[in-house]
Amino acid sequence: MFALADCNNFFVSCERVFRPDLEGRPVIVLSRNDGCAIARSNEAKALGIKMGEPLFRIRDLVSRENVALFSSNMTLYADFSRRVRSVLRDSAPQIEVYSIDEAFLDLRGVECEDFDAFAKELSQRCRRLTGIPLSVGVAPTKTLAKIAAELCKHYPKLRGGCFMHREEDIEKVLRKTPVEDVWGIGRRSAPKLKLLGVHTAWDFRLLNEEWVRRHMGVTGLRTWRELHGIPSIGFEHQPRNKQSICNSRSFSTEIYDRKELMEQTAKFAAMTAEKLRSEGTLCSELTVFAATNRFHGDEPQQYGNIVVHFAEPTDSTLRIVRSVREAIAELFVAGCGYKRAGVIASGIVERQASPHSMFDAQTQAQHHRLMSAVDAINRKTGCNSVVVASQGLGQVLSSSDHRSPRYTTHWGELPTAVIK
DNA sequence: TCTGGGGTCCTAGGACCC
DNA sequence: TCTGGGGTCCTAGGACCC
Repeated sequence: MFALADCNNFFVSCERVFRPDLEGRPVIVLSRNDGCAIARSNEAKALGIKMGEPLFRIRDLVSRENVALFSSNMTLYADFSRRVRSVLRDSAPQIEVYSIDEAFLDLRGVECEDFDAFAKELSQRCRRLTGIPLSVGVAPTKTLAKIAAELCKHYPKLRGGCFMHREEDIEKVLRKTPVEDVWGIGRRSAPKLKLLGVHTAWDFRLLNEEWVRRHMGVTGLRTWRELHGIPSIGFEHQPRNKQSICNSRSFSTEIYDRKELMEQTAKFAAMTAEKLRSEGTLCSELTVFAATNRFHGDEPQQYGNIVVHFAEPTDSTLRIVRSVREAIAELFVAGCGYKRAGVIASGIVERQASPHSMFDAQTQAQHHRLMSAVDAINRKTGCNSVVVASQGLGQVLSSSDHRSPRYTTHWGELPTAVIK
């Protein structure tokens, strides 16, 4: 058996831990720049607020229904995520962290008389120890466990836990599950399936295996097999190294100034380098992109991207910032208002496994010592105490007017020193 | 006025090899 | 009339996830 542990309305639930007065009230958490709703309480969902709905389109509803707004506070959510994971680790020999608010538990070989009681107890323990409501689904495959966890959210009498394994139960549930709610069947496939009369997960399960493989590829086939109770999606016991690291933002206002765009992207470059170092990896390739506002069709549109290759894989902020600045200098078009930009590191290798250059070993070692010192200072005094001068001294150009305090972690500071 | 930010994997086709 | 058969690697685009 596999379990899926899924935090209910995770970001909203984190905010409510410190604001119990918001229990029962519609609450939404907004994306960066307070642009869209990215988490909704049950009350907000009941009002018809959709995932990804832009705030400006629901302003009236928000004030009429007294919806509580929060800017996203990722530092807080990451900390709660860590707390929930620690509860899960105490309950199962193996967990696979799937996202900030979900993890699979490998229950193969676990002796358990009553998985239903196990699921319910885990949910209640999580609530008690972290304050976060958790849904736990247990089933013979990951895809079925996802569906079982979803059931918990709709049926409070399940008390947060659901064990789904008998054939007749599975059939009953799949008959009621819309095909688009199945993990692995997305926006593109669902309408096509519906045209063929496939409306529920059960309809999908009844399709011919060869047809599924031909029309939906091996990924579609995996989902089909999983719905049949045949485990076909592997369990990742070790977190794998990332294959890419992306830092990108939409700015609160368009940037027309070249220097300003360079400073903003230099910040993304620095974040990327820091992430690489924290994971003990190097990148050999960097993609830098900048784009105008795609929602303003009447204004000149620009999208530029440049790929930089490093002869020697690197995690040095100095190297990465320099490359990003050169790329921006090349792709910047005067007169365009840039609304979004970012940096993607790829070609990622482990630092330990990476061969050292015969030619600039000394420079690499110097950069490494400098970066270690900077990281140590920033860890100690709050992030961004020491930055590279070309990042500028300001913050990323964004707005978040409804941010809750960092209840459980301390604030980052503005730079107090720069590296020229 | 105002529209998020990360990721992964698969597939088809082209370029190239012997 | 008729034009091999096998392979690899890379890339772009699509589809999916939270």
